[in-house]
Amino acid sequence: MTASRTARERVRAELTREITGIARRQLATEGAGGLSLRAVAREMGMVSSAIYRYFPSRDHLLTALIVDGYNALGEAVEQAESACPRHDFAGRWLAACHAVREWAVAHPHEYALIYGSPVPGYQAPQDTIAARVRDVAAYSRIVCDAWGSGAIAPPANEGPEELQPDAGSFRELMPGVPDAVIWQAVAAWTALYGWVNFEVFGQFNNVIENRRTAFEHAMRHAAATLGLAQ
Amino acid sequence: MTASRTARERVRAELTREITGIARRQLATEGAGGLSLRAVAREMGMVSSAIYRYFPSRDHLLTALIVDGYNALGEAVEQAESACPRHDFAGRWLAACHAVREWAVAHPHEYALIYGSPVPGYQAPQDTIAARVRDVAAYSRIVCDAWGSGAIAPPANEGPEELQPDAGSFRELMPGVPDAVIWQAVAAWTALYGWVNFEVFGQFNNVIENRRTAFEHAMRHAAATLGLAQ
DNA sequence: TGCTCGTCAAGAGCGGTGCTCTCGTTTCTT
DNA sequence: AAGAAACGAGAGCACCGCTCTTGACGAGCA
Repeated sequence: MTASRTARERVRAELTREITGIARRQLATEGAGGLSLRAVAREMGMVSSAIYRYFPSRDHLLTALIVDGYNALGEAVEQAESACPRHDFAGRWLAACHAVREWAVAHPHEYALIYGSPVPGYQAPQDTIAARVRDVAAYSRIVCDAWGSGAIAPPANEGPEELQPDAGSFRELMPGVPDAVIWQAVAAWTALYGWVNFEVFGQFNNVIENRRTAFEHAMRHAAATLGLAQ
Repeated sequence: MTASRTARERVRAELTREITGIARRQLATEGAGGLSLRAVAREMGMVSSAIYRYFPSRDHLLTALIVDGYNALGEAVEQAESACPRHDFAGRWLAACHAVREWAVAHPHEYALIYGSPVPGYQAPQDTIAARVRDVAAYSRIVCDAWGSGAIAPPANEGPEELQPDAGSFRELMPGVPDAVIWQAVAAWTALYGWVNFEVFGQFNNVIENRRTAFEHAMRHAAATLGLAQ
């Protein structure tokens, strides 16, 4: 009975997918600021106002691209990490690091959309937060597994006590892990994205050429200070 | 003889300063994408085309703001760091960290301009690179001083040898410091800006509230792994 | 003192943008 | 078959960066 209905909705879904596809290509070449509804419409042979049948505003189209970006990055990390032996925690961490770096270098504008300067006036809707933590959840799983199997030495001090409320969000991602290890994991997390930000945003231009090696060195360093053996 | 000429140039300099001032205010409220030459002209009571007497394009105005931002950030770091006792290396590092964080939080859009996603189509002119390294030079001085006075323990290994060419730019900033320490300093540097990026770009929203304390904890951690005592 | 020439603000205009509204047409539902 | 919903096209609004021309003003020179 819904065959006819799905026929209509199928062409709608098809056009929606085509719009996001063209928009993603434009995003890759022009950047977020250069994403133009009119240009997308022109490339589709439509008139600009017709796009609004599918996306009520430019921001909604941008949101779709952001969610896609979160999922693509999260999936890249999950896939790389899950391909490693479960008990090679340092290897899983390094694989995840290389995955995010390579994805970011390959899709700099999409990366900028999700980890760069927020686009002015844009407010992330609530349904993006599910996809946004996929990568963080992957790192957390590594730390959680490593701690659970005793691969991380218990730290000497417990970390600042006034930070105990702030560790809440991370405790849900890493149940059973003490706060001191959580903060070391956060440090590794910020070190990872700090490096990738620098590289993608051009701070290493004419400074570091052998970036993959330097990155791996830095991430090994981060893993070592986190306490991941090897 | 040039009194009249300087009179002419003085009003020109005055207007130029007024334009950048208004542009900076617009930048602070609207972000880089919302910086509009027409709006600046409107606020000055001029017609838009008159602005082009002073800045040949929107990008040139943006460049002026970027250079100002580099200098403001660099000056904040230099000032905070130089107020500490010369041999309190960890204190100097922490002071520099807090300076950059506080400046970035106070001027998020200007920070985004210089350390966030590059604005599409914009190419930084050559004369900005002098101002851009002011902050990095300040950190490098701390590490250099600390190494020179023996406050940093010589590291066990020398770092990857295939990275030796890439350390060149940093060796100029930290003469006499071995490569292994250089790469640890780079790691601390990326950790610093990784954190600030996360905080300014909203990744810590609804996650970490007591940000100053958490930041200081992370930067102490970074200093410790760098080898700065205390 | 009068003239020339460079500097300047103003205005009109071009092509572009996001977005809204209306108007026929098509397609699905009942 | 009739009504309702979805759809594409088009015109139009206010804004943008940028260019070109025009006329006024003021400094330097004869």
